[in-house]
Amino acid sequence: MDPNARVSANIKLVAEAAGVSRATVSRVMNGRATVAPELAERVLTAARALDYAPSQVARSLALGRTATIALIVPDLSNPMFQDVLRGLSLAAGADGHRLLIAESNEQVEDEEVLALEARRRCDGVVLASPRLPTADLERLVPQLAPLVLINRKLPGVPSLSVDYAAGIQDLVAHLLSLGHRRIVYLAGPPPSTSNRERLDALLHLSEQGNAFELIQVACGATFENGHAVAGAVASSGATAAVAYNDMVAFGALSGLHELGVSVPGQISVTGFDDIPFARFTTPPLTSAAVPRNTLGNQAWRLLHAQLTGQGAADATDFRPRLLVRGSTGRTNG
Amino acid sequence: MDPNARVSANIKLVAEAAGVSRATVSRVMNGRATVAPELAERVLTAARALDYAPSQVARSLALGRTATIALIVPDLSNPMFQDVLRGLSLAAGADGHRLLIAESNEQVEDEEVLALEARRRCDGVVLASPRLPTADLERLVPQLAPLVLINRKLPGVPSLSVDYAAGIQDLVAHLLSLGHRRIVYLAGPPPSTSNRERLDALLHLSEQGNAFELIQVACGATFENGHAVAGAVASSGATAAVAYNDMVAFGALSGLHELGVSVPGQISVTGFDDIPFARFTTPPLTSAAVPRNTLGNQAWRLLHAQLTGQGAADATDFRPRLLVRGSTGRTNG
DNA sequence: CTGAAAGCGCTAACAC
DNA sequence: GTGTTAGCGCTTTCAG
Repeated sequence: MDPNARVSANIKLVAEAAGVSRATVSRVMNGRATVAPELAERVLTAARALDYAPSQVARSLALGRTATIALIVPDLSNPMFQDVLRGLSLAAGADGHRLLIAESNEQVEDEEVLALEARRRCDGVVLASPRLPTADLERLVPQLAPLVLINRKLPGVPSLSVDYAAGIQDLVAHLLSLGHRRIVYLAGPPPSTSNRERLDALLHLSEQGNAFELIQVACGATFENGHAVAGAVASSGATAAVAYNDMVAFGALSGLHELGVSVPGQISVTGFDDIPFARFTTPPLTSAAVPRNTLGNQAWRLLHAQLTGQGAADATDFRPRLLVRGSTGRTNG
Repeated sequence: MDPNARVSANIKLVAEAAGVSRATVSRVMNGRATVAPELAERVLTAARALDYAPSQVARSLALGRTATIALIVPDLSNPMFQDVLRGLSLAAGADGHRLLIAESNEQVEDEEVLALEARRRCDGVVLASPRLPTADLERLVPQLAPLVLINRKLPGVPSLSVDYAAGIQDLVAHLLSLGHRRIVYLAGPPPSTSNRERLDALLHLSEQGNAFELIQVACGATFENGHAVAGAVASSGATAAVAYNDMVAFGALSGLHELGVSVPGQISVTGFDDIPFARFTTPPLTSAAVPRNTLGNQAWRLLHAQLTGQGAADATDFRPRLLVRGSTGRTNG
């Protein structure tokens, strides 16, 4: 009993068993029609008997392609990336491609290595919300290509982005239509680009139109962060709160509830992202829905196009969809 | 401008540029100390100049291992699998292994092909809650090994399972201690094994101890399902409801709230799974926490052991942890 | 229609 | 220490 007995049969073994050449086995296994039925039958029988299945690694080396792509995300516990992953997985899978996944766990310094490492074992990469500085990212492009970016734009690289500014604009327009003129922003993590974009949009809107006064409260990205600033929100004098994201909004909702502040009676609250739970809170949360599955799906389209030699390096923006629910109402202020 | 210009340099090119043999380049790239500093320097310089990085595919073929493992799940949108994925990804990543992921999208007939396909490009497989019939699964074991099963047991295969019965037992014990003697079960999807296990545990407990009366209400697995049966729950005469899972419990909570039934004042409600939101509902949900990250983490330990030749085919059961929160209280009935 | 042989890029004995 | 050489398992011209 040799412990090193073949893990699995290889093409040579099958060829010998079937009394044909390896080339013929290869042809049969790949469904080439140019093999005599009798031979094909013999090969298939031998393959079955030996539990033979071609090594995809050897195949990849010979063909120069792996039929595998990689997705690099900062954080797998973030619903945004979970849905991108799912959309990408389904779309690529439907086209016969496998998916390699790497999580940087928000460690910027690991992102580059992970991406390069992954790229070397597959045919292309999708980089979701990379935290890498632009200079580093640009330097990496040639080594990562074919590449698709999500929530990041770079000249010459196909990308898919969420137009956060447009989402904020819709939320603010909604609040203004309800009579709100004093709005407090529960800010996300300062280093985050998406916080930057939301804040810039708010600043722009308030300065430009002079239609409302903007108050900022440093907050964060979690339920706890939102919960912690409920007091500040209540005493801010604002009649509406725009939260960095849904989680923060939930925390605020919960905190306000505990303080006896009624939503939307005394203050309206909006989230951002429309995570699965937004529909189920009391009151249900008004939010801006990011088309997460679509992002994954389209990322595959863009990557697939490059893999088949139809590169089109355009940048697409997805406008979030405003979802008005029970957490916003007319101000009585 | 040859469009087929080398995608990236290979070892031969670097060897020539550095004026050494390919073996030396290989040694340097793998950090073997047995190379003269001067040569190593030349190699590294050449590699840098050519943007050289070893092909992992060729390396895998030569070494006979890929440093990659695969995870097969039925549904990536299920929090259970998301967390298993995350735990596995982090643990395997920390040990320098990549993760290939495949989703069967609940199509039993695809599971086998996906698993086999994945296995051929990596060193081992984790199969999470496979829906495959046992006979098929047993047949596949030799071809998938090294293999780890999650929520499924098979002789000779290392596996990790959640002891749902124990979780139910803890929840019931908790309710009994609060004085509840009439409990309604909001049943999950009938074909689901995990519903079967929970129901069996409940039946066993109620028949065995005679400590409480069990009422069954057909429900489902979603928020909407739970919401829809709130009326039936309220009129059942039960003082406590055990929901199939947290989502159903949330729906019930919401429906009861709308009906003006106070929780836990008039009726106590328990969930199962402790999904991230369970802490954040009003009232927070009493539930049984499934150690999802641990499952992923331990799956890697088990797989890693096999990869390094220390196979131990034991089956571990994880007892869910009872989390008492605000949705359960002493009965006034 | 089938087989022989070269090669994908890398590693690992084995000599020098 | 370093180079030579023979694979790893598969695909693919190119003859026949």
